Amino acid sequence: MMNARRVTSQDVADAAGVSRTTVSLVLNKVQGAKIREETRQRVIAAARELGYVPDAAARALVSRRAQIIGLVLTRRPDQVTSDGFLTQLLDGLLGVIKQSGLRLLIEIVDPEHQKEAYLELIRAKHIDGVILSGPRYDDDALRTLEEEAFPVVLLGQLPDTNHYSVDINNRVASRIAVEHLLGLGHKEIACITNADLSYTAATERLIGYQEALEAAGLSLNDELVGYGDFSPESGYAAMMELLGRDVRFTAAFIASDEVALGAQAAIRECGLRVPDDIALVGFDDLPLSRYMDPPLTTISVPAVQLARQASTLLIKLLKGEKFYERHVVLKSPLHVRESCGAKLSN
Amino acid sequence: MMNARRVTSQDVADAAGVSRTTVSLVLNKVQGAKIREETRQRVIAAARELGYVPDAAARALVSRRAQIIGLVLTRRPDQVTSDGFLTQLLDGLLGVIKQSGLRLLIEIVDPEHQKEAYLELIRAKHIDGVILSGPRYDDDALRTLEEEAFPVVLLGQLPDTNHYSVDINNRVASRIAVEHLLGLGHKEIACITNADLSYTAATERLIGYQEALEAAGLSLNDELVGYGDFSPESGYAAMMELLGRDVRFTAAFIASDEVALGAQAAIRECGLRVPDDIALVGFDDLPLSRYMDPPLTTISVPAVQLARQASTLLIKLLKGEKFYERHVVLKSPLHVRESCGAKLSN
DNA sequence: TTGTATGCGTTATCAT
DNA sequence: ATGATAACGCATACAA
Repeated sequence: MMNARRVTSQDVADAAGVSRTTVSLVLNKVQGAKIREETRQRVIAAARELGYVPDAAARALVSRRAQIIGLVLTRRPDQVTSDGFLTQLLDGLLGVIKQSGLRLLIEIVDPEHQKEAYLELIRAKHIDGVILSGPRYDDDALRTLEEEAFPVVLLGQLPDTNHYSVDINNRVASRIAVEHLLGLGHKEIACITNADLSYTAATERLIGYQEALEAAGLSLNDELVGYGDFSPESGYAAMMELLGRDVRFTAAFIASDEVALGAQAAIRECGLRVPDDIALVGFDDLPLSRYMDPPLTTISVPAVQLARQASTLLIKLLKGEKFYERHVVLKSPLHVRESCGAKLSN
Repeated sequence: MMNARRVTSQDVADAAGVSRTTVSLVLNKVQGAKIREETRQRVIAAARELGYVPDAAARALVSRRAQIIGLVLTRRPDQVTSDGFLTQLLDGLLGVIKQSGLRLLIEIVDPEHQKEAYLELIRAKHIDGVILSGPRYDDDALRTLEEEAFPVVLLGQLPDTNHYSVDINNRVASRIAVEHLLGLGHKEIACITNADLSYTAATERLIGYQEALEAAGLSLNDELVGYGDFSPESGYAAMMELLGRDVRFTAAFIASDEVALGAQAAIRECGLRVPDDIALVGFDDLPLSRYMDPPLTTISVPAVQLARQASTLLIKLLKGEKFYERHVVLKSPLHVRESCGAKLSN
């Protein structure tokens, strides 16, 4: 059976013997409208009978609402390939967005070439609001959106803007992670970033590392810093490079569990052991981290919660509710497992 | 600066001193239309000047194309939390979809309660086509869509339908995985599924396991079968249960690397070693699998490629191109690493 | 309580 | 080569 012509509200109106207005009033449950119960039922029955579903485009055109939320990711597609943080965000986002009858559109923008490309998505009114994960310092589109007061919630933070944000305190969390290693007696602590430093979170985490060292009277040694890029591969490569350098370290703070996974393998392949030879602290507390060997001590980022709160906030914004708590900060405690071992004896 | 009224094609027309028709003709690069070069330039300049972006809803309404592709996932949000396969799909999908000027909408439908809910998305013309990952036997919506000839590409397969599909041969791949273990001398081989058996891939993989056993003159022992549910946790729990049962096994085929990650940890926590006490073969070859300890031998599923081909195919379908190769099957070779050890001596 | 008329911003069909 | 004008399907102010 081929699908006949689309069924429109006119068809429903005809079938129920009323006007399109009445159909609209009934189906949208408009408050003020007084419809006789009997008519209401007839309309509903006709709509169900005909399998009527309002046309999204027509509705969007007239209501000026697409009923779609955009999740903007500023990276290359290949950088999401092994992103265990993203799937957690999707869990949280999809749950609440669906609950509200909205939908989620994923937009990925290459920060190298077209980092402001998502503005077009907004200009075209394709989406009603944006959740942006992993803001970068060089994102001028975000500043533009602030001027226009377009509904945006950041998963992360961007200095010098006043966007709504839901995040953890990356800097403090990193300090705590590194202080844990310091507390165990480590003096030579390497660091591998979670991403390149144009991402605000990457910079903040690196600063936290530095602050912890300085607070302990140590200073940052560039030779002990490696750079990750979201993936285990990047962690593997960075750790291999660190191990190949002429510097000694007994511990490493790796600002992403995904990256830590690769780093740990590199350590293993060099014939060294975690935590005996090198103690490890990660960041994110991904589902997989508890299953690493040894289980990874890491900063526990409540990713699903962050996503839930961000989307809940955005939805309120879309409804016109004003919020005065612009920056929500969730707790991110250290989750101690076995990758750090015991206190050093010497 | 607050945003003024949206700029419409009328504004551009006025600014360029032409009609809306001309603006549309120029901006959409309509082939047949003969526009004087001078006029063309003036229109383009005006559009750029005013920052004109066509309204998505208006365009969708008249063109009957939303320019959006839907990715349908039939599971609960919490089942995507640690799905390393999904991120690979996103990599492939986002890359080619963006290339074509389309967008990706993610729809998740709880198979328990509303497994046909995504039909509404289609009826509302919210999306132009569907990519469905992980079809289930009980998905009646898919059968309906087939009757309507709505553009659908399956990442996976659904028997008794003729939907376009891009997939691997799950059954044969599983046989190969298990035959690898048999070839190493293992006789008692456990199995943990990747998901519950309503997912066609899960059933196929289990059948492959069974076929391999039977071909080797062994028979399936229900006591040796556990059930996973996408996550490492489920693999951990399933393996713990198997180890607690009164059955012996020297190897296990785990039909998902994500699940295998948890299973491997369970083995370790029971004081056993991989591969010495239990050899392991996984399925998927996720980016993380190479970094497990020991690196996991697994079936290499070209997830990014599957996604690329599926979306490329769907886009062709949307353009009206007909394809006669309805079922694309990609290779999924066994990737041997260290989780199986050497041939058993006894 | 229900119907009529109008507008949303585009594209497409005709004229000119 | 360009411009009027009519859909597209819905929601809503206003009439009845």
